[in-house]
Amino acid sequence: MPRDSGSSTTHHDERLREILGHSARIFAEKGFDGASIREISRATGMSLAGLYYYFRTKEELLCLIQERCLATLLESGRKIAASGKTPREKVALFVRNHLGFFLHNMNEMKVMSREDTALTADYEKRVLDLKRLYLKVLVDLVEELRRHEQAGKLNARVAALSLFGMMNWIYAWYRPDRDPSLGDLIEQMLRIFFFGVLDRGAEDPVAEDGLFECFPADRGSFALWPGSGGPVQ
Amino acid sequence: MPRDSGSSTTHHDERLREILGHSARIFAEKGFDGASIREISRATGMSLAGLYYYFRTKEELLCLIQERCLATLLESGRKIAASGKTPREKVALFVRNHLGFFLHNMNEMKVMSREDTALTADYEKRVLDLKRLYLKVLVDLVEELRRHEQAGKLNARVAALSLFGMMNWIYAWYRPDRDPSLGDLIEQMLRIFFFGVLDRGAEDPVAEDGLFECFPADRGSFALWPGSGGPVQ
DNA sequence: TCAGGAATCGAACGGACGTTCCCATACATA
DNA sequence: TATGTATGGGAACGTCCGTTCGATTCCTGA
Repeated sequence: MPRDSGSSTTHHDERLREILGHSARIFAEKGFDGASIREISRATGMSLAGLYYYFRTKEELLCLIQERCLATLLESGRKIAASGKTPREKVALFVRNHLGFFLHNMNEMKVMSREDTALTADYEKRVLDLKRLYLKVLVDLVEELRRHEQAGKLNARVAALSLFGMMNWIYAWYRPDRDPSLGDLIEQMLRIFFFGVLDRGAEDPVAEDGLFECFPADRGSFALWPGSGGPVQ
Repeated sequence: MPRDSGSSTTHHDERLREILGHSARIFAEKGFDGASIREISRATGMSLAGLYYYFRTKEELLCLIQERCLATLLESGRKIAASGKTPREKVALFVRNHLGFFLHNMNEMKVMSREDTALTADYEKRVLDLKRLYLKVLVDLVEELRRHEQAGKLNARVAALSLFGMMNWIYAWYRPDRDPSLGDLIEQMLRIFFFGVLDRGAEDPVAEDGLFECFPADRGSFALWPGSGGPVQ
């Protein structure tokens, strides 16, 4: 059994991170049930039994991937909610943060979007609780926005989930060589969410100085905005 | 081998439809790879070998489910595009049609949204071609809308795919007992897409007389609008 | 130098899977 | 009533799966 003491933990954590990275890629490619531990074994260069030193079951492996993403997102989301900005700025920051993380951790987020019923019992509850908390952050922000801007009879839950839908669907279609850059994509989605496609004005969703850095992400840190990030793999 | 002649075809088609319905439900619950032919056998009350009279492989089964949905959606989408309405009305009708079909065929659409990489080779191509055609209908409608309403620097592809994201994400969160009715949900998404959440006006997305009936859907026909449809299973 | 935990491996187990072989029945038509 | 096709089933085949067992190697600290 692994212990958490001193420098050995560093090696252990680093190895686990490697395993989670390969696993996320394979889960994203073939789906959780379609992927096999043997493929992960091949990708990581470790034996089957060697892998099981780092997790108890395949399900826990999936749970770890999702938990790490959600913990990062939840923490940065809460930072944004607690910042002193205007509601509109906060929603914009939330979107930029979520999409930036999504596009830089496409495999993990694809897995999280698709494998929402693969977990059971305890693992399911752990992930579901985080998802609910993360959703609540955005719902509260939208509700705050509604009150602050006297937006009409808006259902904050529907609006928040529509926004998540827009963002979380990206994995199914985004191709860096054909579609707008990360930065442009984010701004276009923000514009649709705030003003709709029929907006004719030139008003910017939020002032440019609303940049925010709430990473490191799961795979190394990066400044989300501006700069449109590094190459999306 | 099955032949297509006379009244025996009716029985054959009806049986196949039953099998596809049960399969879609099981695929939606457990995912394509997580579901087994034996479960479908149990659900339909047929033997393993008996099932294989109706399809060649499990993959073909998934392909049939997706093809049938997409054929229905594509046909109704093209009818809408060819109608003499205004661009705004046509987009609204497209959304109502897609969402109405989605919510009345939740299992099939959930399968279509999630299992986008489960098919290979020929099956993949057949479904992908239909998907591309269906997407093109909406992209063209949005482009038409952009020109007609002088909407700003809108990327029609990004807008159309954002809209699809909103709609296709519903399966992950919609609960009839907690969320708005089908009709309200459709109108709220339409409002967000057209005017954004910051819209303060009371303008309706389109006139109410823009109703359109483009079903029957896969499981019996229904009038999509108005009436908010039957109970969502 | 060496004890002991950390990390890893080869090999196997039991089970579930998609698929097929071969045979039985139902039924329409001649 | 005979006959061929449509429709269905029992039982098995070969394969791959998640997981585990027992043993080995690596590495740190005293």
